Amino acid sequence: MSKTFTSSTQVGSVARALELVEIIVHGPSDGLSLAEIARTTERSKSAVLATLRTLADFGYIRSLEPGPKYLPGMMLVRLGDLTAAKDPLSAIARPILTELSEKTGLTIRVARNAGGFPVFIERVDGPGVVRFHTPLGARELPHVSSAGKAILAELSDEEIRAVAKECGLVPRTKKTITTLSELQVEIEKVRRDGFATDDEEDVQGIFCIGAAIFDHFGKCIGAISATGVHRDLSMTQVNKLGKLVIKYADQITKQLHGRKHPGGRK
Amino acid sequence: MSKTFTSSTQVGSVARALELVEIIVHGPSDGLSLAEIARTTERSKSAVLATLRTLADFGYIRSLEPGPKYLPGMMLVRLGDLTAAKDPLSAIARPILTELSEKTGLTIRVARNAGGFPVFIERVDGPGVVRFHTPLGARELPHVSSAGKAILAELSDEEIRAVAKECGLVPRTKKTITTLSELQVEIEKVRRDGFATDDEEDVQGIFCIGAAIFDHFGKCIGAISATGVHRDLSMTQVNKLGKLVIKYADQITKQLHGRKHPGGRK
DNA sequence: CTATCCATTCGGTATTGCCGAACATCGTTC
DNA sequence: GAACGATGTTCGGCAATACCGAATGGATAG
Repeated sequence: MSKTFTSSTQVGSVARALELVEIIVHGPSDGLSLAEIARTTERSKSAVLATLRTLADFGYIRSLEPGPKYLPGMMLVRLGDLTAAKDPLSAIARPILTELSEKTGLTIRVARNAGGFPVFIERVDGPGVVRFHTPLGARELPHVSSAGKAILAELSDEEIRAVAKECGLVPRTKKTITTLSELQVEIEKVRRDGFATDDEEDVQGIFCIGAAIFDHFGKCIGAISATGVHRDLSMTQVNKLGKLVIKYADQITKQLHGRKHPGGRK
Repeated sequence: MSKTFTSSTQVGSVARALELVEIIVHGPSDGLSLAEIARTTERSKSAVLATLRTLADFGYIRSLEPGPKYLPGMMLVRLGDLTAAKDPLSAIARPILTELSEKTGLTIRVARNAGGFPVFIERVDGPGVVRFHTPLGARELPHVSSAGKAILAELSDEEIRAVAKECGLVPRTKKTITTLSELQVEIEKVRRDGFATDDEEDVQGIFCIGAAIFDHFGKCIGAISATGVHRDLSMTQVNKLGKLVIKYADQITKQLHGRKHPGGRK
């Protein structure tokens, strides 16, 4: 949270304003008051007020009278939607995700490969009462997500080591892979099967199955993943589901005019 | 677009930064260069650069080397997703929209009532190859959208006049309602049927059917709408579809502990 | 009624965001 | 190959302006 400033020139007041946005977005659902925000940021109320007004004018936040309490604004939804729509991967993937979601009843997402880390940019929910958060736009951990493993499996062993070092292989559940050797064994399995799994390694009771997407150079640019609750899944289904996820991932690759492993792997 | 400054105190540098975000989000999909941005904003390159760096540090934009070209960043997707997820209407509506989408094969959205104008906050796409933009987070025109009409039908005649004056009843297609008397006739029809239609009044070839959502005071807080291509629809289906949309809207109302028209309309 | 919280307004000050010039680099053109 | 125009980048200096703190008015609680 505390700003570790980079050396290059920045605009302080803008940075402070964006911090306010983050605080409000992560704040309680009934909003934050000016005094609360000023306290947590350790700045004067007048300065915070002026910034909040500017953010509100642009729709980044909205002020709820009386109080007023400040809440995230609709402009954030709009910008996020436009950003996702502008991404060709997202645009191409959406109808395919929808189809896979209908076929499996699971929540399907597509992630971009961001330096070995998956960043999910689009989601299609499956039917059913059970809902869980499958956030978009965040850089997720590569070693606990099926999309992350699917991406890792397309990197060189050296690159995998670098990513593992960067994310630290932090544990999330008892089943999380926390050592490099374990991860390497797992990646080998992913390379054999063509799809990756996350068996309660990120969240207890949740499983995922993912497969990679490629561009026309054969480079892995992302992955899709199917998410569901663990008890709905039998082991015999895993392979079938894996094959299905691969098929739909390949469909996206094809529409991107991409190709898998030109000239064979390695 | 041009800055019509409000009287109250603002933070200029923040406002300028947010203008940059908007320019980049609306810019071409291969990004904008520093020089281009500096020119369109009529500011010095050095000032723009410092602001861009700050925005990039927060992930609002990303710089694509070489060039560098500036593109919308993933943080916008994340903030939009978090904002939508925080809205209880969106959270409750999502599984219901998914079900309705599967049942009808159409794209379903839910809008909040923002002063008589619909602001869509969530979308679930139907299957099928045909895709069209159904943007989120923007305040849409009330007189050309089914969700807008569904909301208008729950306002008093005086309020309808005020909203009509505010939006100007601007035409979008040849079928757009552009006079207040026509609108009032249409609204009466909506009140009789319980659902609203948009028959190519916003976009040629596109139809929508919408129905209102209520809170526990009986106040209309929003609406859902189903969108599809016009040729897939026969007139006999309209009533059936209308009834279905009402049913699912009522389901959302129920889960919000809301109620329709306490003590009868008016 | 007093006390305490709140949001908001208003000057004054110095912080800092802005400009413009200068430099480095690339690609074109002659 | 040299000269040009475009770019992105750095840096010093000035003045705009973003910040603070005190003061006001209102609301709520004790």
